[in-house]
Amino acid sequence: MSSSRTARERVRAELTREITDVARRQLAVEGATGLSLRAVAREMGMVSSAIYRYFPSRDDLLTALIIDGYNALGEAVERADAALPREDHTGRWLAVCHAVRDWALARPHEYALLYGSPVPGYQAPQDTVPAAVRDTLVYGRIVSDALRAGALNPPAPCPPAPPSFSEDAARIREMIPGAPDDVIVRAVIAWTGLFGWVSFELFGQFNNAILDRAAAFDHAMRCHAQIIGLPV
Amino acid sequence: MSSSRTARERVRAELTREITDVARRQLAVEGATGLSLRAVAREMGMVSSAIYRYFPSRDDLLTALIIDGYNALGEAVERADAALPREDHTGRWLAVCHAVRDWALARPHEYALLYGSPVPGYQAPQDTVPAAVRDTLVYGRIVSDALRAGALNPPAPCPPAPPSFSEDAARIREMIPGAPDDVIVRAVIAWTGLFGWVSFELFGQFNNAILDRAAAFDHAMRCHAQIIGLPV
DNA sequence: GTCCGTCAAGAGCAGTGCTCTCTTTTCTTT
DNA sequence: AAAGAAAAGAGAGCACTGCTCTTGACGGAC
Repeated sequence: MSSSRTARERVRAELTREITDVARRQLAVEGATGLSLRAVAREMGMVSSAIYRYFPSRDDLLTALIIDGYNALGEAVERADAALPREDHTGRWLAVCHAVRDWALARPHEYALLYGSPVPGYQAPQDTVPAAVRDTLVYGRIVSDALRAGALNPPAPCPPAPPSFSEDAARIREMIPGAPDDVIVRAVIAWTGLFGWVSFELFGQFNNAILDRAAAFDHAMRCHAQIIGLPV
Repeated sequence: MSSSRTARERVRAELTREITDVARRQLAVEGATGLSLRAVAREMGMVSSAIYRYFPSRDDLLTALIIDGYNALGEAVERADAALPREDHTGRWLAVCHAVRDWALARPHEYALLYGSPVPGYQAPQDTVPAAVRDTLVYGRIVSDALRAGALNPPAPCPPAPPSFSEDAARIREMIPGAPDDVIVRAVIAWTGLFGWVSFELFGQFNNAILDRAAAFDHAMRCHAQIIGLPV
């Protein structure tokens, strides 16, 4: 019967989840390079080689943690976005910004795993892509909604985009249908600006320079909203 | 005599430099976590314990590499800036942007060491600070020059900054004397935008999205110039 | 009841950062 | 120039890592 097979598979799934949980806790303390399969096994009362029944290599465990991380961040962003009325585009943008920052501050090592330097010798498999774009999709929807509602009034037009940009713009336009090049590039600038800011803050680049990080962040993201063309 | 002491100190300095050189080459290939003291020693025909006469720990070697990296990047930025007439503020900004990106693309692992996730368990000592701000000082001079020349015309005023921002703004104003809060926050936004963009590109966040990276980067940095208020 | 696939356990390999001791080299002082 | 002090190299060793291989036990399928 399949229920018996399911019995085994169930305990397997349970153990797999427990391994990632323990690994995530270790990740939070030691960071990615400090994540040790043997330590995970030790904490679970297993012998180290048993872990390899569940994850063929350390990199595979990392991949699982990365996918989980992207999903957790994406979910936080989705929740923050959904908590506001759809027509409050500026509020949604700011909520997304703070969701990203709060999530990153609460789990700096996990954020570093997603948006910091890639682990050398490791390259993310294609499975991570769907999870990785969840937050970006939310962002695209906000800009898209604002554009459709006519709420997008950039202060001054960008300099003209080079012709070679049109292909990339078309790819991004799938998320923001009907957006002119000007809106597209502003959207990308704000998005990279958000993560650039969070990374600077988390990775210590603001040390000795910006101390009231929360205030500066909020202000900067409001400015970004204005740059996109959202009402402020 | 002091020349004899210098003889020993000279060979010591030479060896120290050779160690960092070999380490930098390894860093370029394997990345920070793959940097191995034993491998460095092997390549130099030394025994591993001898390295510890020059660097008390792996972290100290990393610190030396970080300082060297900041200096190399700072020098590249300074050169790019100095190659243009002082009153060409927009050109200088674009030159700095491209210098940063070119430097990062040529040495991705070194860039990751400076601006990526910090090595866990390692915290940069205060010695790195002077080297770390060389590029920022160049940038501050450009904005400062533009401001003094009256060439800074932001398209629309930012939303008002919160009162708690004034302290941080004052700290940054030391680099850009006389700048109003509005200019300060725009300057920080552009700076984080530059590094956020380069990090996104280098760390794989633009995969499947932006393919003609050079064109998109140049365009985005021109937009940033306009956002700062520089003529485009 | 046998049989086969799954799993835990343990030993072992090659590698790591780092510390200790011992010897050799180099510089300084008498 | 000889003796003493300081610095540098060599090598063994500790505790740790990821990963592989073999061995033995358990459990569901025919």
